[in-house]
Amino acid sequence: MATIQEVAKKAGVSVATVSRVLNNSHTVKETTRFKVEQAIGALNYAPSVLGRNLRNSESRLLLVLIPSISNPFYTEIINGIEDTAIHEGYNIMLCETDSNPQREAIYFNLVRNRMADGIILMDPTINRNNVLQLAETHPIVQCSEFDKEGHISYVSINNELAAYQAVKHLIKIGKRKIAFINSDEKFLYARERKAGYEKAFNEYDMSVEAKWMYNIQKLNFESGQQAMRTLLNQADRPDAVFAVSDVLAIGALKEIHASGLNVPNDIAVIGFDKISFSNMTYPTLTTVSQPMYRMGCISATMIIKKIRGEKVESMLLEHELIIREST
Amino acid sequence: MATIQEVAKKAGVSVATVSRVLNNSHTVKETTRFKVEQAIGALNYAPSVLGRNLRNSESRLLLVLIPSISNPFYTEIINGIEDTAIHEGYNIMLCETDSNPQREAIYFNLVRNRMADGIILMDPTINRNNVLQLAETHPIVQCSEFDKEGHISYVSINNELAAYQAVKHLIKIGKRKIAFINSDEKFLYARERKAGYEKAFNEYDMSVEAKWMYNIQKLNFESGQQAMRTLLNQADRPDAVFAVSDVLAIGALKEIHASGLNVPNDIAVIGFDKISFSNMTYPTLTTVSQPMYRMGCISATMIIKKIRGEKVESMLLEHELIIREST
DNA sequence: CCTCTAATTGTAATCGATTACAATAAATCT
DNA sequence: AGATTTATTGTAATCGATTACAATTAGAGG
Repeated sequence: MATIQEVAKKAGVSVATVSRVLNNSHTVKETTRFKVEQAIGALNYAPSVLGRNLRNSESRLLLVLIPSISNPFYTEIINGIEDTAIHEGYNIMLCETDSNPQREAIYFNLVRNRMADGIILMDPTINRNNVLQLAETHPIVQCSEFDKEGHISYVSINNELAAYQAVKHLIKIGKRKIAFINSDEKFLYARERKAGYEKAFNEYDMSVEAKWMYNIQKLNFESGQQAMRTLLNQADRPDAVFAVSDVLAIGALKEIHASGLNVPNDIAVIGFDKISFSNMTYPTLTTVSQPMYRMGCISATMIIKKIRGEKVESMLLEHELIIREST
Repeated sequence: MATIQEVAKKAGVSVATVSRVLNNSHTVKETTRFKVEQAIGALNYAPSVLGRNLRNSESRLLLVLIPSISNPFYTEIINGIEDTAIHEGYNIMLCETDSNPQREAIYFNLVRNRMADGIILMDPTINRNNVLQLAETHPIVQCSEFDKEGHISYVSINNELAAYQAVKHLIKIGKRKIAFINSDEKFLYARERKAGYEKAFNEYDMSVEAKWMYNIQKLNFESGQQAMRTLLNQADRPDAVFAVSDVLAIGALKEIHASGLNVPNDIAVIGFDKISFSNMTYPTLTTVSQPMYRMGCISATMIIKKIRGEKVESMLLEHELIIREST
């Protein structure tokens, strides 16, 4: 590949002038610019981002850390991030942590090593101290999941309110024995949605029963099935289920179906996230919709501001309860 | 952030020695190594990948281009790529082209600009000439979708055979009016699977009817529904459907259900890819499974070999027909 | 204690760009 | 024309690492 030196020689100018053409500085004469552009074309030259980045000490790369790309919840967020990033001249590196501390270390080092300029963090399971420490010296924003005590900016929704409204909806359609399929409570959203669930129960003087609570380990369909199986095997079976993720709710739906019960008459089901598949289930799934694309855009804007050294403020966006056939 | 110079000064050695410690050269005395490591620790130093990359003229970054991250088909492939890449000391940049030529240009330039060392290409819709031209000078491999005429290495499956077997399976369970929901035939897999479909028809002396073929535009659930709606509205409705993607098949399933027909008795359905959702539908979906994780691993290995200047050979991997409730 | 070889360490060039500052060319003004 | 200002272009330092080669130090042998 050609370098800027070769272009300069071919065009009969200095490297500085070539660089000026590249960065379209207005201080270069039209005829010179033309010569340089000819040379660039002739040599099929493209500037090395390596040299430029070293000089400017930036990489124009954003690290996006997600627990798992297979969860459709993240795809819209990522679209938002990518659109915004490209618009601002950044590219993104999408990295799946798999909640694996070794990967975490690798990816965090990409920022320490200046391979990336900042991190959009969506993986809540990552070692808290590491994150806080990294945030001391490098730009980080949290998206969706965040650390309430920390001082790291975030964009998310009001999970407690959303869960409260979802459960209240179930109560209003006459359900009282409402089961709760939750994630591991190390996740903030899990704790907050649980609080919302309990708040609704308290408001209607219903008692929160441990037997109707189930915490899954892995966020996939099978966990939802497994959870529902356990819940159905009880003497006093629930008449509704609130799952903290559509993926779990769909697994539950499947299991209810397998046991010959009807949704929503026997058991109503409500999920969370409004993933696109949630409209394809039988029956279609009632769910809580989050403004995922916007969350992505906002977190990208936030991290870029942070990289530029500007101040940013955390935000909580609006959610919406989408009532469909399953309730 | 500290630089190698500061570490050298603090440790009382030259930058060369620090570099040697960093790259654990064996020509450094144990006591010196210790001093340097102390300094590194004290300054919380991490080497800048920018400087190193410039010097080594490599980025250790692999570009992975996919049409859309929301298609679950790709997630397993990506896992394979990522695992292999990390193991070989590479990181990946996952990029969604959205089949958008502008994005294509941006991402292709990342290789030209040496921001990435090579490309794993899964987006078939990209301008063919651009790809071939880029492949002249830069490492590219194709995964899943590929260019038969080109000379670019690929890893994929035998789509024609897989489709042939799928359709034959439908014929064997007594179906004769087999509809075909296909993608745009600009895609190789679409053309090949169509060939397989026709081959099965010919073998059983069945005539391929245009009215049972439907080409979708966008690969999502809604397209599958739309396609099925059209197929059902015909006087002579099909008794089976072969869709080239589970996503489409699931949409079709939904539509069949909505029209009150039974799967598989009235209409059998078969998909392609074995995405994880396909086991959550009602009824569960018969589908063709591809070794996606392995495809990912192999394509990563191939591109890394190419980057190192080694020769690589294209491969076709084995597929498998997974028979479930929908047929 | 001195020589000679082997083991360490240091010096300085290099990768490919950007940019402050200096130098030159062109344009404007007396 | 000559002086002065302005527009263009060039020179060389710089970013942070790696590494060939030179220089130094240490160890072995006499």
